[in-house]
Amino acid sequence: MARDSTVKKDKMDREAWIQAATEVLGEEGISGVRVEVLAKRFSVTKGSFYWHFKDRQDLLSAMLETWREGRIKDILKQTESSPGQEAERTKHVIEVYSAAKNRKGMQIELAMRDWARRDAACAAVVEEVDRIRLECAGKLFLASGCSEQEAATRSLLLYAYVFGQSLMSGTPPAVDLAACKTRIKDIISGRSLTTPPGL
Amino acid sequence: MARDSTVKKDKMDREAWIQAATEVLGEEGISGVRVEVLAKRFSVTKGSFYWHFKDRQDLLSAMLETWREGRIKDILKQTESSPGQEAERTKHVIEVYSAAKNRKGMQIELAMRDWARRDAACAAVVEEVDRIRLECAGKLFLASGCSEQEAATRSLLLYAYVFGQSLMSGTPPAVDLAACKTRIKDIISGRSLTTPPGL
DNA sequence: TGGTGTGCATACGGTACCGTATGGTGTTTT
DNA sequence: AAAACACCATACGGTACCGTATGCACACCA
Repeated sequence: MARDSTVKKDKMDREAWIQAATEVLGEEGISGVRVEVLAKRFSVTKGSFYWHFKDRQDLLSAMLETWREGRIKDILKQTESSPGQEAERTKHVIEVYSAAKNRKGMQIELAMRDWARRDAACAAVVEEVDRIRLECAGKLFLASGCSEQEAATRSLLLYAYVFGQSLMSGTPPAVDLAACKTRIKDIISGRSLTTPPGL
Repeated sequence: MARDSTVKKDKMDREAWIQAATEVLGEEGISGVRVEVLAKRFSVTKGSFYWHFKDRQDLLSAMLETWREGRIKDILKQTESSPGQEAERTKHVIEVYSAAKNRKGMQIELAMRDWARRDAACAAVVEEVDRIRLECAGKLFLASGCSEQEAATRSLLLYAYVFGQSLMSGTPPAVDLAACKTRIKDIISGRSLTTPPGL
């Protein structure tokens, strides 16, 4: 059995190093992605690492590129829809993203954004991914009947809320967290809260 | 002139170390808060540090406690309101927080949350702060005429959006960012988007 | 069956930290 | 003025990394 969720068969090839390092990124942050630590975790030595990579930065760049491609491929897949099905797709997308079912993926997402705050190359990748996500989600909202402005607003609100929510997980529910979340999904879909007279 | 925004007069006392270290936390993340690095930055040696602190963990604990007190004091101040002024206060709070005017404070906030993902003590502090913030904001919404459920929903949405938005800053505006933000503030206040027929 | 290349282990020097021990200097106390 | 103390510098041993150099085993190929 592999000592990690990463399949450690025989070869520790380039892709395996990248995938494994990305998992560590999610768990420990970018400062935890160290070659000797990774090597120990996979029961090999640095000799293997420096065979596949020029240096640590080479790994980091590869991780960035792999993540970028994966995220773009994912959003394109999630938001592609056949004509007439846009509203269903939109609801599905809201459901999937606000559920935050993929814990590991979200951990990586957050670690990437923290990394991006101090690394220009990472920031560029995150920005590109965000831009494409907002574009794709915006198109879907647009196809569901929103105006351009509303589509952009909902997309931004959706993603900001999803990321922000994951930053606050761990906080005990105020009244009824599940009910709040359902309500917020409705809001992003367009159903409003009741506006009190004063507001 | 001081070599930092921190006033480096004569004494590098405990409070000065904590404040300075917290700034570094915002800039570099918790892994950047290292005693020799801090010492060099403030033009003293480790001798000073280890006179004021038992070890690095002692500093980290103190930073946590200082941040916790400051955040709680701040939210209490922001959300206290005289009777009849709740609606005004609420709008003001939404305005202040969604504006994210305090860049340095937000950087520290994000660094804290990243730290909390790997440190139980930090996670506990962040959870407590979040809980109090949600309570305070909830009370304000409640006093402005919301139901209990709506107050909780709006508070959660407000904070999640604010943190999420700050995670996405750097992304170029889709259509008109400022317009989107204004719209989102309206949504949190209760004014709805138009619901397209299909959604 | 010697040769060639792949994939990793071992060994080394170097840097950046942590924490301790100890010394020195200025200020306050008696 | 001498003792006591606050505050910091210097010096040291130890660990955890990075990156390089080199050796070694195994596969494949002629």
